[in-house]
Amino acid sequence: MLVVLPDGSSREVPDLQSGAEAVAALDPKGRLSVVAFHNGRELVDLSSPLTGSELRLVASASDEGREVLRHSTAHVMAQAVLILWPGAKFAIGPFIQDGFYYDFALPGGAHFSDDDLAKIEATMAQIIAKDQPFIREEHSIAEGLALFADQPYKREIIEGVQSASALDGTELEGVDESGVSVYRNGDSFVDLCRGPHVPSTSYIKAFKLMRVAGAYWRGDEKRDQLQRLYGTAWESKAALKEYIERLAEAEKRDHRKLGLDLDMFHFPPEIGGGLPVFHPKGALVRHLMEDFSMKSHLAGGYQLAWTPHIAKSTLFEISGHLQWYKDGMYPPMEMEGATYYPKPMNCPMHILIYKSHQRSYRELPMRLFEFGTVYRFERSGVLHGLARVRGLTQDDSHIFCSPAQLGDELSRLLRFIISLLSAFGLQDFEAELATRPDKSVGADAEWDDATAALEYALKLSGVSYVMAEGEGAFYAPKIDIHLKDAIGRRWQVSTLQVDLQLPQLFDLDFVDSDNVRKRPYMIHRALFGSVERFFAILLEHYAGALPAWLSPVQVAIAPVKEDNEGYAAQVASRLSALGARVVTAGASEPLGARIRKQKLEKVPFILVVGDRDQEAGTVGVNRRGSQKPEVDVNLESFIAELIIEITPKPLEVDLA
RNA sequence: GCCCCCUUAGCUCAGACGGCAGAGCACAGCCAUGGUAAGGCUGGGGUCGUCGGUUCGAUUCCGACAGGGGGCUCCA
Repeated sequence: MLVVLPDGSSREVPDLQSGAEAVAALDPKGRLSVVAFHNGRELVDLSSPLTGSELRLVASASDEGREVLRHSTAHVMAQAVLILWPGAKFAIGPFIQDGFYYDFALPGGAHFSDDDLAKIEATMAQIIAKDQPFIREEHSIAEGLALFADQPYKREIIEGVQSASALDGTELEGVDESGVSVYRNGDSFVDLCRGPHVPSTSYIKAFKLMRVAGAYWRGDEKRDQLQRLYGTAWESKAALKEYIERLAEAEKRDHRKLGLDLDMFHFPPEIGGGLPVFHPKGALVRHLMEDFSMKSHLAGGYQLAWTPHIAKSTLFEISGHLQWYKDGMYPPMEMEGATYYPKPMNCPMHILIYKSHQRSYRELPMRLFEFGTVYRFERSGVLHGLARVRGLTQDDSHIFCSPAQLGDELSRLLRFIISLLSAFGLQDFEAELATRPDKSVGADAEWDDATAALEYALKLSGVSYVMAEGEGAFYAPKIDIHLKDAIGRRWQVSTLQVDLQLPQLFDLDFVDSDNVRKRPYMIHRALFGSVERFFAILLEHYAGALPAWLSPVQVAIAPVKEDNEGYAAQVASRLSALGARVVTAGASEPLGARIRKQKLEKVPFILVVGDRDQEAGTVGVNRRGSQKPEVDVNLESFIAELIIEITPKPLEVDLA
C-alpha cells in the first residue's frame, strides 16, 4: 500500500489494515498529529478499514484536518453542555470557516450567558484531559430513533430521511436510507454523526469558545429559537493565538471605528438607524469616488440620468415592487389624494426616461447612469455600519439593448466592472452566476436565454465563476462579483442582472432596422453596489490609509519652528495650486507631536521644512508607511512624484 | 423582528457592601520654538442612556423602554 504523508511525500508500507497502522509505522511518536485519512473517495476515521488503493494521511495542521478537529471539538462542547445542563436537547454542530458551532435547547427554556462559556470550557478541558476515544457505531433507523428517544431534534433529522424533501444535507449528519452512524466518547455521550473524528479527545490541542447567539432550528424563523455556541479549534496553541491576532487585526480595520477615528461619518440616533451622515472628510472621499466613477461612465458610453426620491404608488404598482417588496419599502405618504413612496430602486424611473419617446435601434445600447439614493426598510438586527444601511446610493445604471446585442454588451460590461474596481486597488475577483429561484416570474425559455447570455459573457471575460443555483432575483438571473480584501475577506460588490419582466410590464419597444417594433432587453447593474458599502470596503481594505488620490488630506506641511512658517506657506500654496489637498501644521507644539498627529490621520505625505530647506529650496519628506524620512529633497522632484500619486488614472475603457 | 452582551466627559475606559464620580486622549488659555510618532502648567466639560420600582437615600439593586455590538432570519 502506498501511503501519502501530509507533506505530499509517499512511502510503501506492506500489510496495512487501517490508517492507524500506517501512522504507527510512519509516525510512531505522533509528531505529524494525523487525525484522519483519505481513502481515495472520502475522508474517514483513522481506525477505518482500508477500502481503496489509496491512503493519504491528513494532519490536523491542514484545511481538512482542522475541519475534523473542529467537528470533534463541537462534539466535546455538546458533551460538556449535556453534563452541565442535564436534560438539554442538542441539534446540529458542524464545523464552519475558522471554527464550529453547536445548537442547543436548554431545559426550562434557559439561555446561555457569556459567563457560561468559561464553565463549559473548563468541562471541555476535563474531557480532553481524559483522552476519550471517539468510537463509531452503525445502527438501523429504528435503533437510531430509540437511541435518541429523548432528543427531538436528532429524531427529526433521522425521520427527515424518510421524506425525500428533507434529504438536503442530512447525510452530513450521519443518516442515509440504510441507517444511521453515531459516535460515542466517554460513557454517556453519543451523537448522531457521519464523522470522521479525531481518534481521541487529546488531539484537541487548542480551542476557545467565542460567543453565544440565537439561531433558528433548521434556519426557519417560524420554528424554535435555539441557543448557539460558537467556538474555534486549532492544531496548536500558536495557531490559535495567530487566529486571535487575526481577529484583532480585523477589528482594527473595522470601518465603523475608522469612520469615527478619521472623522468621516457617523450615525446620529436622532436621524435613525442605518442613516449615516458624512462629515467633511468622508463627504470629500465620497465625492472623489463618485467623481471618478462618473467620469469613467461618461468615457464608457453612458448617459447621465437624474430622478426624484419619491414617486406615486402607480409607478411601483406597474413595476411590481408593491406586489413583491412592499414589506421592504418605507411606508407611504399621502398628498392631495395621491399615495407616494420613497423609491426602493431607480429602475422604474429610468424606464420612464426610455419611454419618453419612440426609440430607434440606432440609439441602442442606451446606457442610463445615475447615483440614485434609494430607501429600503431593513430590519433593525441586520444594520451594520455603512455595509448595511436603510438609505443607500447606488451607482446605478440600466442598459437597454436589442436581443442581438445582449451577449456582447454583458461581456463589455464585465470588463468595465473589473477595470473600475481595479482602479480602486481591489483585485482577486470571483463571480457568482445566480440562476432562477423558486419564487420567480417569467417563462422558462426567457430565463434560459438570459442565463446563457450571462454565462457567455463570463466565459468571454475570463473571470472565474461559480454557479449559485436558485439565488437569482425574482425577475432576473444575475452575476454577482466578489472580491478579496487585503486580509483575505470576501465582499460582494457589483451585481448585473438581465431583467425579463420590466420591459414587458412597461411595454418597452424600439423600432428595428426592418421597421418592426421589438422588445428591448434591459440590464440592471451597480458596480460599487452602494457607495456607502463600497466606502466601508475601501476603508477596511486599506485600514484607513486610502491611496493618495482618495485621501482627504494628501500633504501635511510642518514648519520646524515659527521662523519657517513663511516658507511652509509658500510650499503649501505651490502644492495647492497644483491641485493637492494640503494642510499646514503650524509650530504651536513640538514637531514630533505634529508629525504624530498627521500619521494618525494617515496623511500620505508629511513635509518637514526648516532653516536648511528654506535656504536650499528643499523639503523633508516623511512618507506614510515608511520608517525613515528623506531629508533635503528638492521641492521640484517631490512635486514630480506627488503629481503622479494624487492624480487618478483615467480608466482605460474598451468600447469594442 | 428573535437570542446573548453592552451603555459613566467628544473618544477609550476606571470606580463605589447603595451616601450625588475619576484617569488618559481630545478641547480652551498661558508658557515653551522644538529637524521626523506624544513638551509643561492651568482650565472648562458628566442630572453615570431614558422612564418607573425598591429604599431615608439609586449612577450602583430590580423592571420596562431606547441606542449600540455579536449572531439568526432577511438582503429587489
